[in-house]
Amino acid sequence: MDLKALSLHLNLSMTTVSRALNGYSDVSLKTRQRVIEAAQTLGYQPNPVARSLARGKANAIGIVYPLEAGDVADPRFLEVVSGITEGLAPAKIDLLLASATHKGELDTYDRLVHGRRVDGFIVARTLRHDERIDYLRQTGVPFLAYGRSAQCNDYPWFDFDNEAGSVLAVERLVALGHRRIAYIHASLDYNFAFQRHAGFLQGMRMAGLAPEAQWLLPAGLARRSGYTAMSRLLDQPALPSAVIIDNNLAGVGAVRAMLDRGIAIGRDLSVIVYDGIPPDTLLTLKMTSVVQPTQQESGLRMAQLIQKVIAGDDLLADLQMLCQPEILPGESDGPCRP
Amino acid sequence: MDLKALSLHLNLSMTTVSRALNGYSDVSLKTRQRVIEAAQTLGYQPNPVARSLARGKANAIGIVYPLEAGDVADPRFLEVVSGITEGLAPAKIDLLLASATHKGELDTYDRLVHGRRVDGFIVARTLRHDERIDYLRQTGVPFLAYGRSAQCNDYPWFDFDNEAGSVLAVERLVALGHRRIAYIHASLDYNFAFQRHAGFLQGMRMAGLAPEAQWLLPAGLARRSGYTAMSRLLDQPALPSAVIIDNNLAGVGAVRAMLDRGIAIGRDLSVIVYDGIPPDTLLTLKMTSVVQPTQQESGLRMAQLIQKVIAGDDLLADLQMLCQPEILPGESDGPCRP
DNA sequence: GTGAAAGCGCTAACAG
DNA sequence: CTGTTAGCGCTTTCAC
Repeated sequence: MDLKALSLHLNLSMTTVSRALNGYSDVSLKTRQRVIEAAQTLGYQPNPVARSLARGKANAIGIVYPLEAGDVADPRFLEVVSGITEGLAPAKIDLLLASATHKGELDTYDRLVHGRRVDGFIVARTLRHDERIDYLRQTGVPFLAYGRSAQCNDYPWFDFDNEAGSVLAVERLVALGHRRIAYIHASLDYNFAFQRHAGFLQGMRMAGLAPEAQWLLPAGLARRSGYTAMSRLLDQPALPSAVIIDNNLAGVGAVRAMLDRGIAIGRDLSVIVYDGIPPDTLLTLKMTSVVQPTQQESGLRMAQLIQKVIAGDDLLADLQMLCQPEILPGESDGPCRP
Repeated sequence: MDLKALSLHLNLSMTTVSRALNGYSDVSLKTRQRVIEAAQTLGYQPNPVARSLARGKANAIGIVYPLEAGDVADPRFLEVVSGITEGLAPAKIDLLLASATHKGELDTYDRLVHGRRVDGFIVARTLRHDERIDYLRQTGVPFLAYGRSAQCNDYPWFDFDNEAGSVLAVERLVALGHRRIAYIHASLDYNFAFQRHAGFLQGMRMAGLAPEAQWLLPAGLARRSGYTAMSRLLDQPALPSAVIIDNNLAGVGAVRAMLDRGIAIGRDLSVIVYDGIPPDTLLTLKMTSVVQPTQQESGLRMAQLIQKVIAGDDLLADLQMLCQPEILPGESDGPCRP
C-alpha cells in the first residue's frame, strides 16, 4: 500500500493525500478525515526512505559508542540509549548505533556524516578535552553532548550539575560535624569527574576546610579500583572521618574494602557515594547518595533536546540543560565521633 | 558531490560511473580506475538514502532490546552489539537499535518492518517459547536468532552448544571423583538455561549418577540470586562435593556466599561456572569455567550470518551456527575429598 | 482547496 | 563497453 494506491482509492491526487496526512492547513476538514480514515483501515505507512530522500533528512540520529575488544561495556549506557530511542520514537526518528575503536572514532563520525545517514549525533562519555566535540563543532554537524567538555559555551549539551552535587555532599558531612573528609574519584580526564572534584574542593573551601592531599585518591570506574583506593586510604596512619566517592562502581569496591576490615560504615567512617549502589550488587547497606535523574529519564530528555537542536530554531541557551542533583539520605553516614 | 557532478567531471554517464563504483563487470578497467580515483580525490560518497530507495533495501538491520524503566541493562548485550556493528560496517549496513517495553515489543517489530526501515532483524535474549520468533517467522521477515527457541529447525540462528558445555563440566567433575553434584541455574524460560540444565541431567545420566532434587536450585541472572541460592544450598544437612552454575552473574554471588561461610573453594567444594567471572568483580579467584567465543566475536559472526540470511541464497543448514564450548581449567575445582 | 509536474540521488533495464 | 531512459515513493513548488 503506497501513496499512489491510496490516492487512487480515494479519487484524490497524491499531493492532497500527502498534505492531509502531514497535517498541512490547506486541506478541507472533510477530505482530511476521509484520508486519515482510509489510511488507517488500509494500513498505509509512508515509506521512510522515500520521505527521507524527498526531504533531505535521514530521520535518524547517531550515537557512537567506543568499545574495544576486551573493554567492559557500561550497562548504564544501554539505559540511556533505551531512554533516547523511546523519546525519539514518536517523531519517527531512529537511533543508529555505531561502535568504533577509540582511534577510529572520528572516522566513524565522518562516515555517518558524509554518508548522510544521520541528521545529528549524541556524544556520550564526554571527556574534558574531547576531540569528537571539537570535530563536530568544526564541521557544523548538529549534535548534543551528554556531559560538557571544558569549553562548553557554544554547543548544546545535557548534563548534571556535578559541582553542586559535591558541594551538597560536603555540606551534609560538615553539618554532621565532619572536618576530615577524603575523596575518591575517577580519572579527571572525564569531565564529570573533574567537575565533581572541583565541587569537592569548593565545598571544602566554603566550609573553611583544607583538603588533605593524601586523602584525595584516584580510582577508576570499576569496583576493583575502588577497593584498592579505599584500602590505601585505610592503610594511612591518620584517617579521615568521612569519605565521598564520585562514582558508584568504585563505591561498591570501597564499601567492600571497609567491610573486609570490619569498619562500621556510618559510625567509624561516614560515606557518601554518587548514584548510590548499582542495582545488582551483593551489598545491602542503604547508602547516602548524590542522586540524579535516572539514565532512562536522561535519555528521554536528551531525545527532546536533540530534536530541537536539529530543528535549529532555538537559542543555544535553551539547548543546554543542567540537572540539579539531590542528596538521598541513607544509613552510611552519621555524626562525626571524635 | 553527487553522482551527477562526478560523472560530469569525468565526462561519463552516471550509469557508467555507478557501475564502475559498484564493481560491475562490464566496465573497462581503465575507466573503472579513473572513476575510482576521481571519486576518492573528490570525496564522493553515495547517498545511502537514494541508494536504498532505488534498490528497495534499507541497508540496515534492526535489533530490539526490551528494557523497561528500572530494568538493569545487560552489559554483555552491548558487547554483542559492538561486534555486530563492526561486522556490518564493511557492507555499509547500519544497526538500528530500538528498545521496547516487553509488551510493546511486537509492535516495535511491526513498525520497523512495515516502515521498511530494516532489511532484517537480530533477535536477542531468546526464550524457549518466543513469540517474537513466531511472529517473524509468520510474517516472513528475514531474521537471525541469537539463541535457539524450542522449535529451531526452520529458521536461522547463532548459538552455543549449551548441552555440550554442561556435559563437559559434569565429565570433568566426575573425572575428579565427584558424585554429589549440585546445579544452580537461571530461569528455564531462557532457552540457554533450559539447554544447559538438560545437558547437566544428561551428563549425570551418562556418568550413572542421579541428580538430587534438592541440589537443583533456581537462581536468576543476578549476583544476589546466586548468593541466595548458594546460601540455601549450604544450609542443607547433606552437602554436595561440587556445584555447577549456569551463568556468571549468579556465579559471583555464589562464590561470595561460599567465601562468607569460610568454605575453601576447590577443596571443600568444587565449582565450575559458565563464562568465568565477569570482568569488573572483586573476586580474584581463577574459576574453572565453561568458555565460549566472546560476545564481540559472536557479534561478528552474527553479522556475517544475517547478511547471508538477507541475501537469501544459502541453505538453511548454512544459516545455523553452533559453537562448541570448552573447559578453561582454573583453581576452583579439585579432587573429591571424602 | 486541489492537482500537475518536477525533483530528491541513485540503480537497472534496455539499447546501441 | 557505454549511454538513454525510466523509475524507487514521497514532498513541494506552482498553477488553477
